[in-house]
Amino acid sequence: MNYSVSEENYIKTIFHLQKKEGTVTTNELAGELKTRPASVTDMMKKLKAKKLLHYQPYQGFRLTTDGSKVALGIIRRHRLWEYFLAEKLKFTWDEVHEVAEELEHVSNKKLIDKLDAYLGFPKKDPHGDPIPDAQGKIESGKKIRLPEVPLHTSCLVSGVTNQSGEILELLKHKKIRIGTTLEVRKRFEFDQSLEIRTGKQTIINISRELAENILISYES
Amino acid sequence: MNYSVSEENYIKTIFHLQKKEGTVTTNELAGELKTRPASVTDMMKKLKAKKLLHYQPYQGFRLTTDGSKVALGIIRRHRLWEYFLAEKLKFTWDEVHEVAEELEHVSNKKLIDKLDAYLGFPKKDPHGDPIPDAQGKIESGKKIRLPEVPLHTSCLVSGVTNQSGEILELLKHKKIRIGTTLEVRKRFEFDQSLEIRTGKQTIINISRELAENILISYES
DNA sequence: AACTTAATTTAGATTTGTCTAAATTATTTT
DNA sequence: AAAATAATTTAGACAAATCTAAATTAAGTT
Ligand SMILES: [Mn+2]
Ligand SMILES: [Mn+2]
Ligand SMILES: [Mn+2]
Ligand SMILES: [Mn+2]
Repeated sequence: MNYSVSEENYIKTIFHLQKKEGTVTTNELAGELKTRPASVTDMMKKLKAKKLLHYQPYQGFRLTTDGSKVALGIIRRHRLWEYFLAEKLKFTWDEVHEVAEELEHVSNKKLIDKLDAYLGFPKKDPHGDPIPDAQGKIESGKKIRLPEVPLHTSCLVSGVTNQSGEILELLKHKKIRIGTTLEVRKRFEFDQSLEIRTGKQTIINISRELAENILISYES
Repeated sequence: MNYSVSEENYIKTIFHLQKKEGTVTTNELAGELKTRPASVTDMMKKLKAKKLLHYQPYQGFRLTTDGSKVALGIIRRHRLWEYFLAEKLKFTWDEVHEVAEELEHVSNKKLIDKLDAYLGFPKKDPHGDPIPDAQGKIESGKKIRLPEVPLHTSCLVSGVTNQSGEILELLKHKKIRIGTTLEVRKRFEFDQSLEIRTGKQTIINISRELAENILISYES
């Protein structure tokens, strides 16, 4: 019922990785967590023994229903703390993740539920990712990536898929953040770069690499 | 420069224990931390190697100047979180300690200094204990215990020496908290119990055991 | 001062999480 | 399908933090 910091970091990372591919591999996870494949295999045996993981040697792995529930609890804590840090302590967008990475492991249910209430039950973290509620329910999302957005259609930045310091720095420089309204004006076939309008009349260029990491919703 | 949760719990506990006695013994520390004396000895060697502790076998131990600095950092984090939990999240007096016991180990300087600012640089935690500032400076206190207070003199409850659930429950029942104004009306020689006035005209009795754990200042 | 008891330390073991190097299995290329 | 390469697992080791049981040192008592 209570998991170590290590176990929690593995569980949460598997949850995120399996979203994209359905199943997660040893090397993928080792890369993400900056450990060695052998360490991953060791931990996978442990998580399987605790019935949090489906795993047969050489077959990759994914979380069981129980494992996903645990993951959603960790993600709820992480994102609530991120919201707190940004909203109340005035951390910037790109600083919150690192701190939340530690705070997420303080797992006192009453603490988290009271924090949630204090923050006014926020629906999204500062990166635009949905915050699971106390029951572990999470908003579906149905976001698309910027390259898929049709031309000349106003749309809303609702997240980024990659949250490295590098991309956040670039977005900050281009003044793009969650909630920014965009319109794609031109798509260049040569390099798949985009010309977009932000705000009233600012015209900027965005590389294919960057565009693929910007998530869009039409909610407004 | 960075210490494990275990090391931090040892360091903090030594700091509190050495305040009373000057020097701390193996069994004392084992009792307080709910570990075995052998484990204490192991850790003392480690802390000595890190120059946080004065320690010669069989001679007891106390923190070095460096060790005390580390302790004050932990205590600062602990008490700021206690203040946050009580003030912002509406935890009660007796619930905050347990949660702060975990939060104190998230040691990100920027987080703590921003939290401090957000809370308005509080001087005291919800138990009346002083909060060290960012430089590790802590208020001297110069508190006395209730039995030493002269008769018929209005004074102020500023803390408790024992913070067990039991004493907090008792104080809550007697409606005594930090900031309560008291006056000792009678002292009974037979059992050293006290008759005191709280607030305008409430007269209650307090046992010797309880009185010895109530700290008083005259600041108001 | 010798004996007894209490406190402390040491020796050796265990659990958790990690690693390197070697062995095994799966996948891709020829 | 064999050979080469890549991915994964196993074997064995290590550091951190803990424990039990035994040995040692200190303190208290006759
Ligand atoms: Mn994050
Ligand atoms: Mn984490
Ligand atoms: Mn603690
Ligand atoms: Mn306190």
